[in-house]
Amino acid sequence: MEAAQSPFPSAQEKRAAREAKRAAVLRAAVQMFNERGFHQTSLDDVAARLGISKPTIYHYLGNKDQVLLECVSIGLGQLIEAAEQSRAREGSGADRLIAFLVRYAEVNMDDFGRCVIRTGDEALAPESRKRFRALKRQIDSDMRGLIAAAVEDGSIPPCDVRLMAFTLAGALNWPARWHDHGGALSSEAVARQMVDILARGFLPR
Amino acid sequence: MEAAQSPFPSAQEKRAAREAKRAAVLRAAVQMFNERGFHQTSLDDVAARLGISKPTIYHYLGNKDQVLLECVSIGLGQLIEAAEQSRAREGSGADRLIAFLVRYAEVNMDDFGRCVIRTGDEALAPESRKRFRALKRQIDSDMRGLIAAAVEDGSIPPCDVRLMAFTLAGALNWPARWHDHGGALSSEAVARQMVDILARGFLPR
DNA sequence: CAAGCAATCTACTCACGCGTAAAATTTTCG
DNA sequence: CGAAAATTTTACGCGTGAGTAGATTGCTTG
Repeated sequence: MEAAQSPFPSAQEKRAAREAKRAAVLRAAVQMFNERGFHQTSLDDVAARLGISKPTIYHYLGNKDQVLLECVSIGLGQLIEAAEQSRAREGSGADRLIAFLVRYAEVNMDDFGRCVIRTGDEALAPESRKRFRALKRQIDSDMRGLIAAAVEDGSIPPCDVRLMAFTLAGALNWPARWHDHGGALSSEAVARQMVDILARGFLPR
Repeated sequence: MEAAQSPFPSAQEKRAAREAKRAAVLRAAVQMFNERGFHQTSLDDVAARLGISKPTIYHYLGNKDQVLLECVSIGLGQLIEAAEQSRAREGSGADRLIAFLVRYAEVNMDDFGRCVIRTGDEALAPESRKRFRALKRQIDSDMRGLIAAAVEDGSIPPCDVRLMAFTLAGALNWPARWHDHGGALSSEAVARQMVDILARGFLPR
């Protein structure tokens, strides 16, 4: 614990405190969604886990649909960020692609990333679903772009980009279902080894 | 329509008719589960689609949990059957593995197979969940067995069997989420092309 | 100090959907 | 035919969980 600040929080601190509470709600919610599933988790459950009451959640997030949308948006945001960082990297197209894939896999084993994979579109209300799908299209497009760029610069042989993207994404999505954070393999190790297996398939011989 | 049988059905025909009705309920249910999601599909919806009433469904299947369990059991049954047939096949271990993978992917794009992938364990009641998990463990074990056999007979190089199985399964599960039966690519084509991509990764160079 | 705003709670409403009771209809068969 | 078994329906009970109303407390600020 830090030394006591002034007991009179600034507007900045005020906003930060509010943001922290909002984040705490999302964290608790996403963990419970991942454990029990979205429909098996009531907002009363989430509130109880945090030692607060349900209306408090409604104070920070409009409704359950919003909670879920926020969770998957965070996860997808991390993936989109990973794509940006990979594109900015130096090296061949294949290098950038591989760096992205490793990070992609890691995110999918994290709380918010797992939620993205485990959440079916149907769980969201129509408007939220549109947003969810748009974000997913975005990372799909990013992945295809990275693959195409690697083909372009000759660091991997030509292939059906669309199907390659689906294959790679599918393989690296799946740990969201089985990987156990308490298990023997760290998510980093799993990510790296799976990408190794996949890279053997698309790198030139 | 066939010419009229005797209007007095035999006990055999009786049982078959009942079985056909039961199957029709499951077919309708699984399709709606895949379209809208399990929790967004009420048994009243399913009944309406069939032009019957909800208690009729309860007459053929005990409850909603049973309906879902039956659906995923059918899908998993098809996968287990595929494993058996592949093992009985001639050729190298790699040949048998590839044949299995193609069939595995195809099943996962079919009604019941898709349901297996899209259904999270949490959706099922505790007892059904156990059964579901046991069946999934079974095909996982089958897949690992086929990989190990291929390594054994030297038709593919050594690898981490567990992680290879997860990688292959993940990639070939994913079409359950995106493949559209109305789309340009048939499920057979998708299966074959994805397995080609993956096989480049594990076959010897 | 009083008005106002933020945060939180208790206590409710309300719809939905699972599952069932019990009756009606049809089929089977002695 | 008439009794019993199978099939299917109408009509309901009932729990659960999303979302809300309104009160309470405490802090901020004119």
